[in-house]
Amino acid sequence: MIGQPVVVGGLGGRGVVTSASYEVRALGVRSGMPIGEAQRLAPHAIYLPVRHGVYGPYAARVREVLLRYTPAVQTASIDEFFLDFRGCEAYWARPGDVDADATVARVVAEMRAAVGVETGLPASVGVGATRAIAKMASGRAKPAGVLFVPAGKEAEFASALPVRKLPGFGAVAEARLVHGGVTHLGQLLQPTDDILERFPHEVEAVRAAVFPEQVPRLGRDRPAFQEHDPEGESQGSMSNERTFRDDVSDPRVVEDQLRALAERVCWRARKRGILARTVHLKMRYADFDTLTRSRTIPATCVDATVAEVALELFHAARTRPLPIRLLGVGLSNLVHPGPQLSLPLTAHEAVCHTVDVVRAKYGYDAIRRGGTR
DNA sequence: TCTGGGGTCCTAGGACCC
DNA sequence: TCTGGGGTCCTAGGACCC
Repeated sequence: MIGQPVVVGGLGGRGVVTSASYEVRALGVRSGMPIGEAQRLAPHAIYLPVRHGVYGPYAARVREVLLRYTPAVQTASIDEFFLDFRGCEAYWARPGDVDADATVARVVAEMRAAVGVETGLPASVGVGATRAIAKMASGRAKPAGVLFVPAGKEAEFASALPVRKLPGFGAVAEARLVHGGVTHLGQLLQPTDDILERFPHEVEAVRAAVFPEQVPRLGRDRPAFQEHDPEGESQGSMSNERTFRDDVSDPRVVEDQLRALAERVCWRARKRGILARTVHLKMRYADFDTLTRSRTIPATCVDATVAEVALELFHAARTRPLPIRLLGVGLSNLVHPGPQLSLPLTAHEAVCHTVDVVRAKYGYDAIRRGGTR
């Protein structure tokens, strides 16, 4: 597939682009774009479905390689890592290196080569004094390059970039800023009195992201980028949602779908050995109007209990006669149960346990609850 | 062209408590 | 009568990220 125009995304009629190769991006295809639009822009591209579960193991192997270079590896997402190299320069220094920067440059080259050899994946690297600088630098380095922002050059580097490039400035912030005449980060780094007055928070955000003075050590600070947590050790919430191929009006179908979603998310919770205190419902009408409701209850991971709450929330929230486009059921306020007293199981818990045993052996779809189609 | 699914974090108001 | 001050929890919505 290397060198080919490839689009990966949900192919079910209402899917969006998850990822697109550079050949297709050149035609204007972007991730998040409806597949239909991508097909209009790139009719001859190769369209592939998302293969859930295939990418995670690659990320784990990349991480193993990176850990050989520094113990401080922060997993930011399935395809992104932050490495804190402070304190490692002396360990990696070699006689040929003229200074610490030379050491870092040489080690980065070695690291990229190792990732390539051991996983077959290309990698882009950005080097800088803060995570935001490093991330923006790696963005500029794509595809498969390296960009080094030397100490003291952070503001100069960032100033030339459009505001949207700063991690944390999304579409809404961009629109506000551009509407106010601010198009590049430099305007926030050296603000006029007028800009400072109109965008004080944005000015502060850019300064905090770009200037290294108060960069705390990785791992101790609140991450500017959420740590991706493949094992779910410290996960704060979990949810399952589904957009229907055709909007649904039949209340029996809606209820079935809610039960199926509750069943799936509870199964995930039980696999992690956690209970949830708060149940969330998400619904989206045919016109895209989206609502969320939640209720806090005694901690549970029993499908029937969560489904019951979800159904109640749904019926209370559904005030419009429109068909439903999306439903979701989520759990939060997750707690690890204390030392298990061996109390007798309720009937619901016993059913959950039996279903889990079958699924552990034969997969999720091996067994289905009565009433969920 | 017609808008996925999985998350995190932040804000803001109201309830409730001392 | 004309109404504190602070803290925590709950709920809803929204921005943002990949």
